[in-house]
Amino acid sequence: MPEMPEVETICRFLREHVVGKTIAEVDIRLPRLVKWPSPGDFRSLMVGRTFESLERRAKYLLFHLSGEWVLVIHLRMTGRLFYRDNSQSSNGCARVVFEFNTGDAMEYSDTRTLGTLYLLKETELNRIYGLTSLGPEPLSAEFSTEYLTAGFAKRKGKIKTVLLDQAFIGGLGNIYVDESLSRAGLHPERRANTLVEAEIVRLREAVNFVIEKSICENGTTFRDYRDGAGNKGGFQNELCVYGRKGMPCPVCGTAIVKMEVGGRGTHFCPHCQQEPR
DNA sequence: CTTCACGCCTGTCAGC
DNA sequence: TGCTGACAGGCGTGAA
Repeated sequence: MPEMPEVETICRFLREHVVGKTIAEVDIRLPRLVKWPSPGDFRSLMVGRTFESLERRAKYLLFHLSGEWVLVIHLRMTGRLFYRDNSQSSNGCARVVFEFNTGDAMEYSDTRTLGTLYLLKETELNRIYGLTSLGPEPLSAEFSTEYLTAGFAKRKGKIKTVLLDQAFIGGLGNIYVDESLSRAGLHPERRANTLVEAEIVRLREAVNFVIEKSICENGTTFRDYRDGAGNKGGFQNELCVYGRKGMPCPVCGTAIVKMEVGGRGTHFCPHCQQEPR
Protein backbone atom coordinates (compact mmCIF):
# COMPACT_ATOMS: atom_id res chain seq x y z
CA MET A 1 0.00 0.00 0.00
CA PRO A 2 2.45 2.62 0.99
CA GLU A 3 4.84 4.10 -1.51
CA MET A 4 7.90 6.20 -0.77
CA PRO A 5 6.11 9.27 0.72
CA GLU A 6 4.00 7.12 3.04
CA VAL A 7 6.95 5.04 4.22
CA GLU A 8 8.95 8.26 4.72
CA THR A 9 6.13 9.70 6.84
CA ILE A 10 6.01 6.55 8.98
CA CYS A 11 9.81 6.57 9.25
CA ARG A 12 9.95 10.17 10.51
CA PHE A 13 7.26 9.52 13.09
CA LEU A 14 8.70 6.27 14.42
CA ARG A 15 12.21 7.67 14.57
CA GLU A 16 11.00 10.08 17.26
CA HIS A 17 9.29 7.33 19.25
CA VAL A 18 11.29 4.12 19.03
CA VAL A 19 14.95 5.09 18.65
CA GLY A 20 16.66 4.58 22.00
CA LYS A 21 14.04 2.10 23.20
CA THR A 22 15.00 -1.38 24.38
CA ILE A 23 12.90 -4.40 23.38
CA ALA A 24 11.48 -6.39 26.28
CA GLU A 25 9.38 -8.85 24.28
CA VAL A 26 8.38 -9.69 20.71
CA ASP A 27 4.91 -11.19 20.28
CA ILE A 28 4.67 -12.89 16.89
CA ARG A 29 0.98 -13.54 16.29
CA LEU A 30 1.30 -14.46 12.60
CA PRO A 31 4.61 -16.30 12.23
CA ARG A 32 4.57 -16.62 8.44
CA LEU A 33 5.20 -12.87 8.08
CA VAL A 34 8.69 -13.42 9.53
CA LYS A 35 10.76 -14.49 6.53
CA TRP A 36 14.13 -14.75 8.27
CA PRO A 37 15.31 -16.24 10.58
CA SER A 38 12.85 -18.67 12.24
CA PRO A 39 10.21 -16.88 14.33
CA GLY A 40 11.77 -18.27 17.50
CA ASP A 41 15.22 -16.96 16.63
CA PHE A 42 13.71 -13.68 15.43
CA ARG A 43 12.20 -13.19 18.87
CA SER A 44 15.13 -14.31 21.00
CA LEU A 45 17.68 -12.33 18.96
CA MET A 46 15.68 -9.12 19.36
CA VAL A 47 14.80 -9.26 23.07
CA GLY A 48 17.20 -7.09 25.05
CA ARG A 49 18.43 -5.13 22.03
CA THR A 50 18.01 -1.41 21.53
CA PHE A 51 16.81 0.48 18.44
CA GLU A 52 19.81 2.65 17.59
CA SER A 53 18.57 4.30 14.39
CA LEU A 54 15.93 4.04 11.71
CA GLU A 55 16.29 4.63 7.98
CA ARG A 56 14.17 4.22 4.87
CA ARG A 57 15.40 2.82 1.56
CA ALA A 58 12.71 3.13 -1.14
CA LYS A 59 9.76 1.34 0.49
CA TYR A 60 11.84 -0.62 3.02
CA LEU A 61 12.25 0.38 6.66
CA LEU A 62 15.56 -0.54 8.32
CA PHE A 63 15.64 -0.51 12.12
CA HIS A 64 19.27 -0.68 13.20
CA LEU A 65 19.63 -2.57 16.48
CA SER A 66 22.47 -2.89 18.95
CA GLY A 67 24.96 -5.63 18.05
CA GLU A 68 24.83 -4.79 14.33
CA TRP A 69 21.48 -6.45 13.80
CA VAL A 70 18.88 -4.92 11.47
CA LEU A 71 15.11 -5.38 11.53
CA VAL A 72 13.90 -4.94 7.94
CA ILE A 73 10.20 -4.38 7.33
CA HIS A 74 8.36 -4.07 4.02
CA LEU A 75 4.68 -3.09 4.36
CA ARG A 76 3.64 -4.36 0.91
CA MET A 77 -0.05 -3.53 0.32
CA THR A 78 -1.69 -3.10 3.71
CA GLY A 79 1.07 -3.17 6.31
CA ARG A 80 0.95 -0.55 9.06
CA LEU A 81 3.27 0.33 11.92
CA PHE A 82 1.77 1.99 14.97
CA TYR A 83 3.43 3.32 18.06
CA ARG A 84 1.44 3.09 21.28
CA ASP A 85 2.41 4.61 24.60
CA ASN A 86 2.13 2.84 27.93
CA SER A 87 -1.42 4.06 28.51
CA GLN A 88 -2.83 2.24 25.48
CA SER A 89 -3.55 -1.47 25.20
CA SER A 90 -2.57 -3.71 22.31
CA ASN A 91 -4.66 -3.68 19.16
CA GLY A 92 -6.25 -7.07 18.52
CA CYS A 93 -5.48 -6.77 14.81
CA ALA A 94 -1.72 -6.57 15.39
CA ARG A 95 0.32 -9.32 13.70
CA VAL A 96 3.64 -8.66 15.43
CA VAL A 97 4.12 -6.59 18.61
CA PHE A 98 7.46 -5.17 19.76
CA GLU A 99 7.12 -4.29 23.45
CA PHE A 100 9.64 -1.95 25.04
CA ASN A 101 10.89 -2.11 28.61
CA THR A 102 9.27 1.30 29.14
CA GLY A 103 5.75 -0.17 28.73
CA ASP A 104 5.11 1.29 25.28
CA ALA A 105 5.24 -0.66 22.02
CA MET A 106 5.43 -0.67 18.24
CA GLU A 107 2.78 -2.80 16.55
CA TYR A 108 2.80 -4.21 13.04
CA SER A 109 -0.65 -4.86 11.57
CA ASP A 110 -1.49 -6.02 8.08
CA THR A 111 -4.96 -6.88 6.74
CA ARG A 112 -3.82 -8.78 3.67
CA THR A 113 -0.77 -10.26 5.42
CA LEU A 114 1.50 -9.74 2.43
CA GLY A 115 4.11 -7.79 4.40
CA THR A 116 7.54 -9.14 5.23
CA LEU A 117 9.83 -8.90 8.27
CA TYR A 118 13.49 -9.94 8.45
CA LEU A 119 16.18 -9.81 11.11
CA LEU A 120 19.67 -9.82 9.66
CA LYS A 121 23.22 -8.79 10.50
CA GLU A 122 24.29 -5.55 8.83
CA THR A 123 26.61 -7.59 6.63
CA GLU A 124 23.83 -9.96 5.55
CA LEU A 125 21.36 -7.47 4.10
CA ASN A 126 22.18 -8.86 0.65
CA ARG A 127 19.96 -11.82 1.52
CA ILE A 128 17.06 -9.54 0.56
CA TYR A 129 17.44 -9.30 -3.19
CA GLY A 130 14.78 -6.60 -3.59
CA LEU A 131 16.67 -4.40 -1.14
CA THR A 132 20.13 -4.75 -2.67
CA SER A 133 18.92 -4.33 -6.24
CA LEU A 134 17.10 -1.02 -5.66
CA GLY A 135 17.59 1.73 -8.20
CA PRO A 136 18.08 5.41 -7.28
CA GLU A 137 15.27 7.20 -5.50
CA PRO A 138 13.37 10.24 -6.71
CA LEU A 139 14.81 13.47 -5.22
CA SER A 140 18.30 11.95 -5.13
CA ALA A 141 21.26 13.21 -7.17
CA GLU A 142 21.50 9.84 -8.94
CA PHE A 143 17.94 10.26 -10.23
CA SER A 144 19.23 12.43 -13.07
CA THR A 145 18.11 12.98 -16.65
CA GLU A 146 21.35 11.26 -17.71
CA TYR A 147 20.47 8.15 -15.70
CA LEU A 148 16.94 8.11 -17.08
CA THR A 149 18.01 8.71 -20.66
CA ALA A 150 20.51 5.85 -20.55
CA GLY A 151 18.05 3.52 -18.83
CA PHE A 152 15.03 4.29 -20.99
CA ALA A 153 17.08 3.70 -24.15
CA LYS A 154 17.48 0.05 -23.15
CA ARG A 155 13.83 -0.49 -22.26
CA LYS A 156 11.23 -1.45 -24.81
CA GLY A 157 8.49 -1.86 -22.21
CA LYS A 158 5.73 0.58 -21.39
CA ILE A 159 6.87 3.67 -19.51
CA LYS A 160 4.49 2.95 -16.64
CA THR A 161 5.92 -0.54 -16.11
CA VAL A 162 9.48 0.76 -16.26
CA LEU A 163 8.74 3.44 -13.64
CA LEU A 164 7.29 0.76 -11.35
CA ASP A 165 10.46 -1.37 -11.62
CA GLN A 166 12.12 -0.92 -8.21
CA ALA A 167 15.49 -1.96 -9.64
CA PHE A 168 15.32 0.99 -12.02
CA ILE A 169 13.78 3.59 -9.68
CA GLY A 170 13.32 2.82 -5.99
CA GLY A 171 10.17 3.97 -4.26
CA LEU A 172 7.55 4.69 -6.93
CA GLY A 173 4.24 2.82 -6.80
CA ASN A 174 0.96 2.81 -8.68
CA ILE A 175 -0.47 6.11 -7.43
CA TYR A 176 2.62 8.26 -7.96
CA VAL A 177 3.43 6.73 -11.34
CA ASP A 178 -0.05 7.63 -12.61
CA GLU A 179 0.22 11.10 -11.11
CA SER A 180 3.72 11.69 -12.51
CA LEU A 181 2.78 10.58 -16.04
CA SER A 182 -0.27 12.83 -15.84
CA ARG A 183 1.80 15.83 -14.81
CA ALA A 184 4.36 15.10 -17.53
CA GLY A 185 1.65 14.70 -20.18
CA LEU A 186 2.80 11.20 -21.15
CA HIS A 187 0.58 8.24 -22.06
CA PRO A 188 1.28 5.29 -19.71
CA GLU A 189 1.70 2.92 -22.67
CA ARG A 190 4.41 4.91 -24.40
CA ARG A 191 7.42 2.68 -24.94
CA ALA A 192 10.22 3.93 -22.69
CA ASN A 193 12.77 3.94 -25.51
CA THR A 194 10.65 6.35 -27.56
CA LEU A 195 10.86 9.24 -25.09
CA VAL A 196 12.75 12.29 -26.33
CA GLU A 197 14.92 14.44 -24.11
CA ALA A 198 12.33 17.13 -23.41
CA GLU A 199 9.87 14.47 -22.28
CA ILE A 200 12.44 12.84 -20.01
CA VAL A 201 13.23 16.21 -18.43
CA ARG A 202 9.50 16.81 -17.89
CA LEU A 203 8.99 13.35 -16.45
CA ARG A 204 11.85 13.65 -13.98
CA GLU A 205 10.56 17.02 -12.80
CA ALA A 206 7.03 15.61 -12.49
CA VAL A 207 8.18 12.63 -10.40
CA ASN A 208 10.21 14.85 -8.10
CA PHE A 209 7.39 17.37 -7.74
CA VAL A 210 4.75 14.75 -6.92
CA ILE A 211 6.94 12.86 -4.45
CA GLU A 212 8.18 16.00 -2.69
CA LYS A 213 4.68 17.45 -2.45
CA SER A 214 3.26 14.21 -1.12
CA ILE A 215 5.96 13.92 1.55
CA CYS A 216 5.04 17.47 2.63
CA GLU A 217 1.40 16.35 2.88
CA ASN A 218 2.31 13.20 4.87
CA GLY A 219 1.44 10.86 2.00
CA THR A 220 -1.78 9.72 0.34
CA THR A 221 -4.61 7.94 2.17
CA PHE A 222 -6.61 6.43 -0.65
CA ARG A 223 -8.09 3.73 1.54
CA ASP A 224 -5.92 1.96 4.12
CA TYR A 225 -2.82 4.04 4.69
CA ARG A 226 -2.26 5.55 8.14
CA ASP A 227 0.89 6.95 9.72
CA GLY A 228 2.53 5.76 12.94
CA ALA A 229 -0.09 7.54 15.04
CA GLY A 230 -3.08 6.41 12.96
CA ASN A 231 -3.47 9.70 11.05
CA LYS A 232 -4.39 9.96 7.38
CA GLY A 233 -2.21 11.67 4.79
CA GLY A 234 -3.28 14.75 2.83
CA PHE A 235 -2.12 14.20 -0.74
CA GLN A 236 -5.33 12.36 -1.76
CA ASN A 237 -6.83 15.86 -2.11
CA GLU A 238 -4.23 16.74 -4.74
CA LEU A 239 -4.62 13.71 -7.00
CA CYS A 240 -5.24 14.62 -10.66
CA VAL A 241 -5.96 11.17 -12.13
CA TYR A 242 -5.55 8.30 -9.65
CA GLY A 243 -8.94 7.00 -8.50
CA ARG A 244 -10.74 9.68 -10.57
CA LYS A 245 -12.24 7.52 -13.35
CA GLY A 246 -15.00 9.45 -15.11
CA MET A 247 -14.24 12.66 -13.23
CA PRO A 248 -12.96 15.76 -15.04
CA CYS A 249 -9.25 16.28 -15.64
CA PRO A 250 -8.30 19.31 -13.51
CA VAL A 251 -6.40 20.77 -16.47
CA CYS A 252 -8.77 20.33 -19.42
CA GLY A 253 -12.01 18.89 -18.04
CA THR A 254 -11.92 15.70 -20.11
CA ALA A 255 -13.19 12.61 -18.26
CA ILE A 256 -10.37 10.54 -16.74
CA VAL A 257 -10.08 7.05 -18.25
CA LYS A 258 -9.13 3.89 -16.38
CA MET A 259 -7.45 0.97 -18.15
CA GLU A 260 -5.09 -1.90 -17.31
CA VAL A 261 -1.37 -1.52 -17.97
CA GLY A 262 1.08 -4.18 -16.84
CA GLY A 263 -1.61 -5.76 -14.72
CA ARG A 264 -2.22 -2.58 -12.73
CA GLY A 265 -5.18 -0.25 -12.73
CA THR A 266 -4.07 2.85 -14.63
CA HIS A 267 -5.67 6.29 -14.74
CA PHE A 268 -4.96 8.98 -17.29
CA CYS A 269 -6.44 11.91 -19.20
CA PRO A 270 -6.96 10.94 -22.85
CA HIS A 271 -6.61 14.57 -23.91
CA CYS A 272 -3.51 15.64 -21.95
CA GLN A 273 -1.77 12.26 -22.28
CA GLN A 274 -2.04 11.43 -25.97
CA GLU A 275 -2.13 7.84 -27.16
CA PRO A 276 1.09 6.72 -28.84
CA ARG A 277 0.26 6.06 -32.50
C1' DC B 1 19.16 -9.71 -20.18
C1' DT B 2 13.98 -8.06 -20.42
C1' DT B 3 9.14 -8.83 -20.37
C1' DC B 4 4.91 -10.87 -19.03
C1' DA B 5 1.37 -13.65 -16.39
C1' DC B 6 0.37 -15.27 -12.18
C1' DG B 7 0.25 -16.14 -7.17
C1' DC B 8 0.07 -14.52 -2.65
C1' DC B 9 -4.00 -12.80 1.11
C1' DT B 10 -8.29 -10.59 2.90
C1' DG B 11 -11.70 -6.87 2.88
C1' DT B 12 -14.61 -3.83 0.28
C1' DC B 13 -17.70 -2.28 -3.07
C1' DA B 14 -19.78 -1.93 -7.78
C1' DG B 15 -23.01 -4.08 -10.30
C1' DC B 16 -26.32 -7.44 -10.99
C1' DT C 1 -31.72 -6.12 -0.06
C1' DG C 2 -28.37 -9.73 -0.89
C1' DC C 3 -24.92 -11.94 -3.38
C1' DT C 4 -20.70 -12.24 -6.16
C1' DG C 5 -16.67 -11.33 -8.39
C1' DA C 6 -13.53 -7.83 -9.55
C1' DC C 7 -10.19 -5.22 -7.56
C1' DA C 8 -6.88 -3.07 -4.11
C1' DG C 9 -0.83 1.49 -2.32
C1' DG C 10 3.55 -4.61 -4.00
C1' DC C 11 6.70 -7.85 -5.30
C1' DG C 12 8.76 -12.64 -6.13
C1' DT C 13 8.85 -16.42 -9.31
C1' DG C 14 9.12 -18.90 -13.45
C1' DA C 15 8.45 -19.19 -18.38
C1' DA C 16 9.22 -17.34 -22.92
